[in-house]
Amino acid sequence: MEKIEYGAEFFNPLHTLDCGQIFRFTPFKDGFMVISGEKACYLHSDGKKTVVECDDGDYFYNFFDLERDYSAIVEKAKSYGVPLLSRSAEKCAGLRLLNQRKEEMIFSFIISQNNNIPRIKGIISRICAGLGEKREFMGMEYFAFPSAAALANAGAEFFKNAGCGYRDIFLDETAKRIAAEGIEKLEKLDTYALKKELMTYKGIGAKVADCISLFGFSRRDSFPVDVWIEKIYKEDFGGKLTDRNKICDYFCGLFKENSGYMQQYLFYGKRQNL
DNA sequence: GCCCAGGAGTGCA
DNA sequence: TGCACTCATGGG
Repeated sequence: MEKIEYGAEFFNPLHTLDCGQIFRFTPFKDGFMVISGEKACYLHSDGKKTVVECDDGDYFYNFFDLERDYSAIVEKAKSYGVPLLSRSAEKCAGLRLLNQRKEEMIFSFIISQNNNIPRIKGIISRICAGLGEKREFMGMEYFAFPSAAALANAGAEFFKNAGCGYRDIFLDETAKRIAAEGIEKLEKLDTYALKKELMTYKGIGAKVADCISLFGFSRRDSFPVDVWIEKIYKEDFGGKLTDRNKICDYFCGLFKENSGYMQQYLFYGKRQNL
């Protein structure tokens, strides 16, 4: 078992897990069990130090983005003079952007469309239990995220039964395509081209593509625009645009390479009523 | 019964 | 290109 310790000021488990970027975590002992792909870790904090316990320290060091200095990002957030953003960055300074698995993000965010977070978590959990390899960590059983091949062989009916609703065919088609083509060619694309290419998959539109780009491909110049961001745009930025694509362009132009971080502060802060 | 949820595909002008 | 309509499902 490996153990990583990090100052809690810029690594808060709850804020990092609860901000909508990840769907596979559960309360465990004094913290959380966090699952990514086929790997698991135990994440907990005493308010001074945050600790990651796992079998693959290198993986989770990168997963939790621990190489990056978040004090600079928090300061950047406060520099825009937007009250919501300043408050959120101040109170959620321990929110870190995760570097997650690409395929897992693709399927997870297809499920997320027109859906709510508790239900998304349930659906993903059932898909993993049905198709993922069974594993164990610290005495707890969990399931790996299924391979594209397993997802492709499951059939649309499986996704329907998992509670996906009308998204069943999107998942089935995307799984078959990824099982056949792989996703290697996506990795070479710049952020704009990546978004366009992701949108050629069934069930992936602009917002879902931006989430996959941000959380799965670590493209921090992405800024997903959903119903909450629309609300923030109107209420906290005094914006007049209604087209989501134009709202996205507005924020990307404002925040540039820090768009993704700012988006999470705004999204989480608004939802937490900060 | 209604409305909403980290929206996207389709058809038609 | 723009825009209305529709798409399962569960919770409030």
